[in-house]
Amino acid sequence: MDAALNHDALRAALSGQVGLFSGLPEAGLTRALALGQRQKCGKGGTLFHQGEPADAFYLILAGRLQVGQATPEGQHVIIRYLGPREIAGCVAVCGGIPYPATATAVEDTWTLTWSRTRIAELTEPYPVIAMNAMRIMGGRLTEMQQRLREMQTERVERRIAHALGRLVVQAGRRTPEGIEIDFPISRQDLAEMTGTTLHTVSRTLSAWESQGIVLGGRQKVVIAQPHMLVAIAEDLPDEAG
Amino acid sequence: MDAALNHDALRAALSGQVGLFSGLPEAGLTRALALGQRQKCGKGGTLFHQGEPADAFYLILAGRLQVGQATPEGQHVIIRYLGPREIAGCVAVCGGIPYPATATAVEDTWTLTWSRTRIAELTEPYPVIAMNAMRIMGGRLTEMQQRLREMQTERVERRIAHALGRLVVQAGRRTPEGIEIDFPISRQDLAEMTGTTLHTVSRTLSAWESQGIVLGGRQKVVIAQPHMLVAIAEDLPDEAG
DNA sequence: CGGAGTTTTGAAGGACGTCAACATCTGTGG
DNA sequence: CCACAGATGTTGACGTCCTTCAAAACTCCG
Repeated sequence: MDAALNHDALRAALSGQVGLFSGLPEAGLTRALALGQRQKCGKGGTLFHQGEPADAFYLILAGRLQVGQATPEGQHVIIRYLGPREIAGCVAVCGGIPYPATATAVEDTWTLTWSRTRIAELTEPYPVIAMNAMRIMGGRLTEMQQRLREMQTERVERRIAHALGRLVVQAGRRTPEGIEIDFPISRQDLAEMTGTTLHTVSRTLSAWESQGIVLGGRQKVVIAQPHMLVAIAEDLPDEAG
Repeated sequence: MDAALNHDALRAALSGQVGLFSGLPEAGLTRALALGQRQKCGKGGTLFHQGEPADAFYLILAGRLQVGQATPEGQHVIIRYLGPREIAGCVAVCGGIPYPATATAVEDTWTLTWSRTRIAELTEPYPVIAMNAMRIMGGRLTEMQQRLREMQTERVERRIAHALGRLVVQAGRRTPEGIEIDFPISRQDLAEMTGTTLHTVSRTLSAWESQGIVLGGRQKVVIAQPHMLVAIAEDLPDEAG
């Protein structure tokens, strides 16, 4: 892992694959790398807490973050997961507001970190970065609107199918048995993503497993028949014979 | 109404009250007014449809817009309402994506409209506008996250209370009987905002009305005891004796 | 092997959706 | 002014999806 984090490899990896930096000239990339600070957050660690003043902005180099909110009553919901080449903290830093959520690492995570002042130094000469940040925020807002619609109109089973579908796109890894979600995720986590209980998630996954759609495991989900999951998510007529 | 829309009145109204233009120098405001086009959308009319390419950006001068999404199955959810001095279409125009939702006028609505090319002409010399747009989008994203959390963790009654609370802040008007939501809103609308049915909304409002918390009416809601509504929304111990 | 965390499964109950019927209001045209 | 249609709101009865409560099995790790 460390080998991948030397300067040249970093530069190659960032060039053209990071949405935040797309369209940025070489000089800008150099500047961004120079201003950013490499940082490690161990599994289970917290990058920032909900309500804290937002003073840093993170680009994930490797690992996985869970972004969640806690309610005053002590309940917890998961807003999204973030993986390599995605950014965290942009809403708060750009808007000048406290972090609206808490980011914790679900695996060892390496980030490139900029303080708020550094961000200003970057976006001033390279406004394309600000435009990219806006595009990213727009995409997330659109996604949140979709999820709100799902929460309001769909039953639990479809919501779980949709959540898994997003995880497949974002963190799917091909294995002989099917597509595996490439980080540890529990039934409780899925419940907090879909607004239900771990019991219902467990029952649903068990039912799917008996149909051969998924394979379960401890903090593990493998989708054996992705098309069936899509059929459930889109509420298509059952394809089973 | 038309009287309020002449150039000088417009200028006075926009100065310092429109989030999008805060911090903008006089010259920029002049430029913005010159580039924008005044437009009227009659009650029930549609400003833009979900899925259309985003080619315009709207600042509401007067009236009220409903922003909603339709599901493939024909269901409808309301994402938010927008009132005077708020902007519509920013996510799509800034992100270069199709409009993610549909905006319809719930009353006669007047807007100042900029095409996408005009927006570029404005933000280039006045990047503060882009910063403001980003702040606005950040605020909306934060709000959507809160609402998603509500949908996942709260019962229907609390969600309705929260929705009404937001409407009070956004469109509340003092009357002798209490605070009235200042545009026509039906039980069905409230149901589509909170992910429930008009029946449950009706039952809930009836119960509140019998406690004197609200006053109902056709497409009308008046909050007689706002503090009681807050108590319900925050799930505080009942204040009734 | 013990213990904590995770997952599974069963049973019971409730919140809320669905179905149904009726009441009320608004606008239109005769 | 009245009749009528259509939209909106109210209320009751019933069903069910899902939560809650409960207990046990499994897995990982020291």
